[in-house]
Amino acid sequence: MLDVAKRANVALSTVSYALNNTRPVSEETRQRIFKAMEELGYRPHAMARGLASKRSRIIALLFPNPERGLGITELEFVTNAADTARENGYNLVLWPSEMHDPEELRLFAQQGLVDGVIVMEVRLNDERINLLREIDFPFSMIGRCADTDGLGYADIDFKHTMLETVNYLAGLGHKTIAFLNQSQSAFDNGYGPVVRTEAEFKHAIRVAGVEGISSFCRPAPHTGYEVTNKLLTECPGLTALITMNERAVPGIMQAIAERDWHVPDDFSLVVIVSSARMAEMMTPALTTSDIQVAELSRLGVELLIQQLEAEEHEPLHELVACKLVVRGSTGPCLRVLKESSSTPVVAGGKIPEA
Amino acid sequence: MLDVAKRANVALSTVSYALNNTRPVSEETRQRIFKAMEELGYRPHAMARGLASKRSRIIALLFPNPERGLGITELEFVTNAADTARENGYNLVLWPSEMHDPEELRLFAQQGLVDGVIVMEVRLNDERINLLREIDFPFSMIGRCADTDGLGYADIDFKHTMLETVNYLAGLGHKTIAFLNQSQSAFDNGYGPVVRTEAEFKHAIRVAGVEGISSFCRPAPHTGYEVTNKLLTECPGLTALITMNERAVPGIMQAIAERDWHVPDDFSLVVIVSSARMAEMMTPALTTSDIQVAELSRLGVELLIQQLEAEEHEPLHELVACKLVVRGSTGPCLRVLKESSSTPVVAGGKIPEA
DNA sequence: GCGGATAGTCGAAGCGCTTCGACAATTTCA
DNA sequence: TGAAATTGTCGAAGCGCTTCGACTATCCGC
Repeated sequence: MLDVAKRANVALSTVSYALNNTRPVSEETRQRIFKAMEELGYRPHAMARGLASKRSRIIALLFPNPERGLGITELEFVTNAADTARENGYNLVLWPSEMHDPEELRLFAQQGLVDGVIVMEVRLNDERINLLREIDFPFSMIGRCADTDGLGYADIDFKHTMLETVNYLAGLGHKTIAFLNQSQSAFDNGYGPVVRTEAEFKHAIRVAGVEGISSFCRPAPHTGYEVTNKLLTECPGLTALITMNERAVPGIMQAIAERDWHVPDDFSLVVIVSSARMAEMMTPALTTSDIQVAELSRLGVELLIQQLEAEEHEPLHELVACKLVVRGSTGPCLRVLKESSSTPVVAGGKIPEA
Repeated sequence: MLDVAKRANVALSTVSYALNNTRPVSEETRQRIFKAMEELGYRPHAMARGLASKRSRIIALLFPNPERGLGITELEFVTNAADTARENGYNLVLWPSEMHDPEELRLFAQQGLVDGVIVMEVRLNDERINLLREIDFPFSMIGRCADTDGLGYADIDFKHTMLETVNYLAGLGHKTIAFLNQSQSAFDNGYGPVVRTEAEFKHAIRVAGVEGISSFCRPAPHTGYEVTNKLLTECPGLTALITMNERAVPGIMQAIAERDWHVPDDFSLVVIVSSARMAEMMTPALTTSDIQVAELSRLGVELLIQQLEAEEHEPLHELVACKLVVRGSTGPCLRVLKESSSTPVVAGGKIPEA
């Protein structure tokens, strides 16, 4: 840097000012400086910069443990976060699951390596959040805790997602709809998506004026199979099922197939908080409500950076609804229509009084 | 740090020595120093350390673009890499796809932020590798380029993976086996897995003494469907198919189902370089040869760190075979056995001469 | 009992930047 | 027309560590 300064006939500090726009530099001088940098192949040293300015321009992503995790499993999420960070001149480091122990987290936060952290898979009462608040360390959340007062977060709009899905099915003529959530234990642990979808499902069926039944289910094909069978037995009028449990889907499909029902003519299935990747794995391709992974990760990063750069920050939050993509696993239930004494089918799936 | 030194009645430098074990410190003094650190809640500052020591203890993962990517799509890979890095006292930063442009890469490498980089999705002739070699920047690879001389890498053992799979199918009695690879363009671009599996398939069928046919296929259900139909038409004796193309699988299954064939009794399918997650999405659960994601990422990180820490490094490399997990999509082909005039089935699937 | 290792410690000089206060030169406004 | 504000630049003081050379005290072998 000194070499650059000499070559451009300016002081060391002027080079710094030109580089960071932190004090006015005449256009002429600036040109000379950049020319010198170019010629010398000069690259500012990130660590030195960080040490002097007390801002590393590194942010951390506090990562869910994929075994324990229930939510976003898409690699895309991480890639996108890194991209967004870079667009804003930041680097993204990954803080793995072991660091979710509050003491470890405190240790790393106080090392001064990162300017802020993005917390994923936030629970309603999350000790990591409590800690970060306590030591006043900048952070944003993907998901959100119960008390979001003064906090920045990006989360899925579960209300809208659920309403759209239930309304869509009701519009096809389904009168009884089941919701197959994730596990009971996730609910008990206050895992946001599980708690919120459970509530929003109940709300949505009320709004849509249909019957609804919901059930928890551990994330595995065989539990999906069992729970679906249980629901189908308990609730013979069931013609459509919504699930947020991707791993249970093969079991759900199997339970339906074993009744010699055909999807979508005899039974409709929609997977919410899912992805196109998942949808295309099944035949027929599933109607899904896709999590907007790119949007969420982008927002999570931007919210944090906003906080870091603004003086007085009004911490923002954003809700992003999943996007319903209709594919081959949903439609009017022909089976019920047939069973109810071959009355002609009318648009919208409504059956005229006999 | 000065406070710590004062409180422990030693010089600043002694604290540093105690902290890094870089010069001998008497046990007694060490105790005093650590006690003082504890009491003052002292945390060494990562940036200052990095600046002074010229080692940031940060490594970068040069990330594939998930849209363009053909290989590892598991989030687990990244998590594991971050875990391994942390276990060795390193932080892992993500360098997104935009940085794969060699000029960008050079820029970032020379910023001094990271000590080394792990390159994923390496092509046989990869300009990123060429650049890193040229500027003599430490790196390791997941996958490998053509000329691996003096380079550290961790890659899938395609030879073993393919041999094991083909032998397994041959052992079940299959006489004609198809291999459905990824796309032709990936092959033309010199993407390692595609090139290597193509060669190893040919080698493996020769070793196993069976007939083999292979075909490229773009990664989508409908192309899987088309290519499978083509193979089935061209090659009527086909009873088993190996694929490395996960996204084509639903199409493959559909083509089989449309012939009223049942998996595995009429046709066997195995997906190589895949995962349990994928396998469980289908009914029946697929026999897969699972990519050892955790192992690969661990090795990639360790290989790099070894290079960074050792003086004279004999760059190591490791090949990790995929692990064959037999599930419900493979078995002896009963259809062929029946068709060839009800001769009794003998163990191993061999049909005695009539 | 003496030369030479070795253990244990100290002070000071950086690492490559940012930033503060100062100052000259120029512009602005009453 | 002069005081005040603004623009553009400089020198120097750190940021919080590591590391080098030097120094003292102890220990070994012969």
